[in-house]
Amino acid sequence: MGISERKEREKEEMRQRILEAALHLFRERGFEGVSIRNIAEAIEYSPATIYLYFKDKNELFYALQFEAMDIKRNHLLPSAAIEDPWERLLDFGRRYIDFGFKHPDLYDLLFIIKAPMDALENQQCWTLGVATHSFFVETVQACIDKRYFKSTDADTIAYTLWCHAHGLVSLFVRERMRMYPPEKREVLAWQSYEMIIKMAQTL
Amino acid sequence: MGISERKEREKEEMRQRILEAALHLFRERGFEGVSIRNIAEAIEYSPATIYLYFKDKNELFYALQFEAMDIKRNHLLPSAAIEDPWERLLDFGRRYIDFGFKHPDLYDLLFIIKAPMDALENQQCWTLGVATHSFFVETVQACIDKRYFKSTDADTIAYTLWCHAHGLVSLFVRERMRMYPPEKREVLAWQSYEMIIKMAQTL
Amino acid sequence: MGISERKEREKEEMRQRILEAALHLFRERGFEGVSIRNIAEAIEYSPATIYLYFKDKNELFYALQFEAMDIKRNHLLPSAAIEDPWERLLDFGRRYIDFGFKHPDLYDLLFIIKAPMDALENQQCWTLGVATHSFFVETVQACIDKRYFKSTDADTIAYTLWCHAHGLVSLFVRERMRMYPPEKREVLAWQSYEMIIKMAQTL
Amino acid sequence: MGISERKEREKEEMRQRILEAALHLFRERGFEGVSIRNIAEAIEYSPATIYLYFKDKNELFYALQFEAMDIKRNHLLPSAAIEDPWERLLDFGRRYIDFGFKHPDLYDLLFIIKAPMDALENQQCWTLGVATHSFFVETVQACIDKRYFKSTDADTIAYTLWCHAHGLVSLFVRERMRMYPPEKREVLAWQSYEMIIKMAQTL
DNA sequence: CATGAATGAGAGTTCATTCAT
DNA sequence: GATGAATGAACTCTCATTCAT
Repeated sequence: MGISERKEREKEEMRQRILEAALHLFRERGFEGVSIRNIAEAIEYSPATIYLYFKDKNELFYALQFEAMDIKRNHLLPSAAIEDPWERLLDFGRRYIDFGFKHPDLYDLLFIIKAPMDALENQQCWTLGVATHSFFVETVQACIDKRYFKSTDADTIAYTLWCHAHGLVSLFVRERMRMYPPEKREVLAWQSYEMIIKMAQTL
Repeated sequence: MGISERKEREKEEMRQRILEAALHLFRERGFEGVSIRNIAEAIEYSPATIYLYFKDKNELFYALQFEAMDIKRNHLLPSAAIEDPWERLLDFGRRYIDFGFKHPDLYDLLFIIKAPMDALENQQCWTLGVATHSFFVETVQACIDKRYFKSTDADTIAYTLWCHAHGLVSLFVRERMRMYPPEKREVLAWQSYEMIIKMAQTL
Repeated sequence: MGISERKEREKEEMRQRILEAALHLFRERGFEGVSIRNIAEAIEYSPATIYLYFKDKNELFYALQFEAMDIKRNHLLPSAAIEDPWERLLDFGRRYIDFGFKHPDLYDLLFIIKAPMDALENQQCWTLGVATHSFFVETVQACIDKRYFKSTDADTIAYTLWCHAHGLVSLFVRERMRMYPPEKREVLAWQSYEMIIKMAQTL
Repeated sequence: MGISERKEREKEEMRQRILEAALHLFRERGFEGVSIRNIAEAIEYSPATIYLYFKDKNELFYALQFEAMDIKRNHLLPSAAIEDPWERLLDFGRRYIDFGFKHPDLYDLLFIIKAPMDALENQQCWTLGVATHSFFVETVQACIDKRYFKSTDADTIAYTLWCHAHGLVSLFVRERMRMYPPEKREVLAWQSYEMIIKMAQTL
């Protein structure tokens, strides 16, 4: 029993090692720019070995996206426990942006990278994503119900906040904040978050 | 002298033909999907010819970025003529988003793509970009001066609006709006723009 | 002793299972289309297991050829019981062709495939083959003795009939009968067999 | 003019060099057994070069088949000039077999090799083939008309003779005449041809 | 006995790039 | 100025095979 357990563990560890290596590379060079060979080299295994753990490049990518989605979910999860919808919304946004700054690789993978998102195969991943999105919209709706917003269009409010947060993170992740000195960048981002929250309050 | 002038002119025309073809192609097939061969075929020249006008694929890429920047500038330019800063701001934002929807690949090229932006070679391009950004911030400042905003932090206001617009366009460009039905996507985007403007007004 | 006997028996059974699976597969997908992996999957063992029973793919191939030869022998065997040499000859030819139509891949394996027939390893197989051939020639000789043929050159008669039958089957097996409509092919083959028999009679 | 002509010639020569190398290899190792790399090595060029002359492996193969068909046609052509259908038939058969013995590679390629014969792409080739076949059947018909055969079934007669000749050549080409001493093989073949002709006469 | 894990070699194919002409 | 010919390097992926366990 101990043996098969250990083997299972080792197998899982190997999968993880591949995923990690792939993650770095995908982030650095984009989906098309990464080759199975690159990944194999990075972990010092032969290319063929990758295929023992993942059917093909796509499946590897999907697994990665799924993982990223999972990590993100866990990052945001604590928000769900907050009762007051407005506080929940604030915390959620903060955590979303924080996730982006702490895991630019993963954020990139989930929300920016251009890749075969034929979706079907990746259903699990996007099921999770859609669920999170729904949770977000529901929180906005709860805020509306409690009159935190004057507007009653939950969809548009949620989308607007998302646009801001996504823009904020992705300008950072894809290094389009050159005109701001490096040390100011994160500060500015959080100021902006506060600003949009204040703006939203008066909505 | 007339001869060398003509030659220069012809050379420039050829460069333009290449860039146009490249732009066209890569609008259709995405950046990674275009090869030097493709471009050569499109203009009915041999691949080798491309190299007479551009040192390598990177340089072509930089030139393309510059081109994109120029197109974008022209797309936004009319705003500059509007006297009232608030109206100018509104129009500018509208045009920025409109540019993103009309030229998703150029937008991608300018604001999303991860590529050897070793900058040096691309200075011209980013000079233009920084100029546009400054113009934007100045407009915000003008709005502040005319008390269109209560807040006086032009940088943060500008950045916040930019985040929203960029997030909005890039979610669209990189196809992260799957949870909304296709026909609703653009509508939602414009609603969101109106919303953030309204929000900003009360700032 | 009983134990080692049982082990031997089990080993032989496994060998058979592998051969059967290989035969089955390669009947379906042609010889080149089958990989050790395929075979292993079919018998639900690991690829490595195959190598416990066969040194390499070649040896498996040889065993398969032997198997095919055996099947063919059994297919033709009933002829041997026919007393009258002419009737025996007729039946033999009919069975030879029938074998080709019923087991095109085995026929291919035996009489068409180009493969490392370095022979040595495959002696057993060809011993069988030569025996069958001899039996055929002897039958022709018996027909000569009984004046079924005017010609007395048993070798040439046998070879001529074999050429016809082999050509007939192999044009079919290797799909060179395109100019005849599919449903006519087998009919034509049997008509041709009748014709050559009639021709031979007058020889 | 001289230059472009020379270039054309050189290009054609290169094509020929590739085809020749490929021919040998295909014959020795079968379609599946030959790789573009092999061919490239044989002519001491890089694999990519092959693709300048042939779209892919299939097209190379088709070109080869077409060539083979052409050579065969020329080999058989002189027969067409013979007026008397019976003499023409005899000569045609002799030439067919002779072609097989003289160009086993080509015969193999045309009538034995298993390969993607998706036909469509190879129309030209098989147009030629079918034409030759028709010519053969017509000659048989002419013999019937002139009472060289008692049977009036031109199709079956033609097919029967073809089976014999094809079997004869392909047993030789694919080395299935091991039971006959090497020096007897060709002799036996021609004896067999004479025999079937004699048989056919009495048909 | 059986296998999971691993791999070197090689498949077909495409690409950016060079260079003699 | 333009190009046809060529190529090295890279791509994804499969295969036969080995070996420690």
